[in-house]
Amino acid sequence: MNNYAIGQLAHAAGVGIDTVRYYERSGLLEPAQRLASGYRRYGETELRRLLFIRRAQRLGFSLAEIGELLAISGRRDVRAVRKAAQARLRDVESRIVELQRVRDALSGLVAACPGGGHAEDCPILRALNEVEVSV
Amino acid sequence: MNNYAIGQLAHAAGVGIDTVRYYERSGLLEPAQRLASGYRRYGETELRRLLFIRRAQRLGFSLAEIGELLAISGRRDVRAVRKAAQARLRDVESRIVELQRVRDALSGLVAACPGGGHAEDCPILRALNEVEVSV
DNA sequence: CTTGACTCTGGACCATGGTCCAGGGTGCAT
DNA sequence: ATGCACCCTGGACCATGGTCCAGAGTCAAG
Repeated sequence: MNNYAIGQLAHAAGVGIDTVRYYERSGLLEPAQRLASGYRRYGETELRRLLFIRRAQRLGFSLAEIGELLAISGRRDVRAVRKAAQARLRDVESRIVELQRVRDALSGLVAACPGGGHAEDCPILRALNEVEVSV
Repeated sequence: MNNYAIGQLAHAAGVGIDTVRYYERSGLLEPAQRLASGYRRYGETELRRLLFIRRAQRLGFSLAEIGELLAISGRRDVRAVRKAAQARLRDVESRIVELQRVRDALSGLVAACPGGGHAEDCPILRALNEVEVSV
């Protein structure tokens, strides 16, 4: 049942051993068991939880948020989970909009830049020095 | 010409005094002048530069990246500026794509979530617990 | 029963981007 | 000329998310 030593668990999830211990310190992942020697033993449940943590991180959740998510999901509170996901979604969407503005500003500048000649003719330099670079 | 004491500059840009000094330590923003007393004095140029730093930061550039941009633009090397802007552009574009993937994953989950009922019916919880959430 | 790989703990260290503090010195208005 | 707000420096401290280390103990194969 508890098949994994910490190194095996870490390997299976593609993280470092210290990262696993760090998550434990952070209250996110307890070993299923401890041997008399103090060695940690983990099972499939813990592996799934670890993978969950990594996935949620890739979605942009902080470890603190992930802790909350895990607590919520432990309570099996579907509404709270949905609300958390919606908040994340709003966040991601506004970051996308911001970055799109940057991209448009940058690509406009690059397109207009002659790529040589006088600094005065370079719209990128001008944009950096005038306040108007609207991003 | 050099109208701003550090507190006034900070206020004008909406940042803390310590932040201004931190940028100076980081090599991003030198005062235009120092009084005999050691007091920093800034002018419009520095205010513009500070505002630029903040804008670039909001766009997701690190202070190190901002420093590079400023250095390049200070050399008035049009080609290098253009190259840097192109690199930033590629960077921004790939960040957008990444975030769009995250957004799609999240919005799919939120849309499919009933918002109540059993945890087993909540796709968000399922996605986080099964391996399939592809981001 | 030895050897080599693994694991334990506690704590230090890293980068990033600040934020705060002590113990002074300064600038300016009254 | 005095009071008060402001500024100086150097260094400590914060959160985040790890990463590494020493010195000791353990596990398992041969």
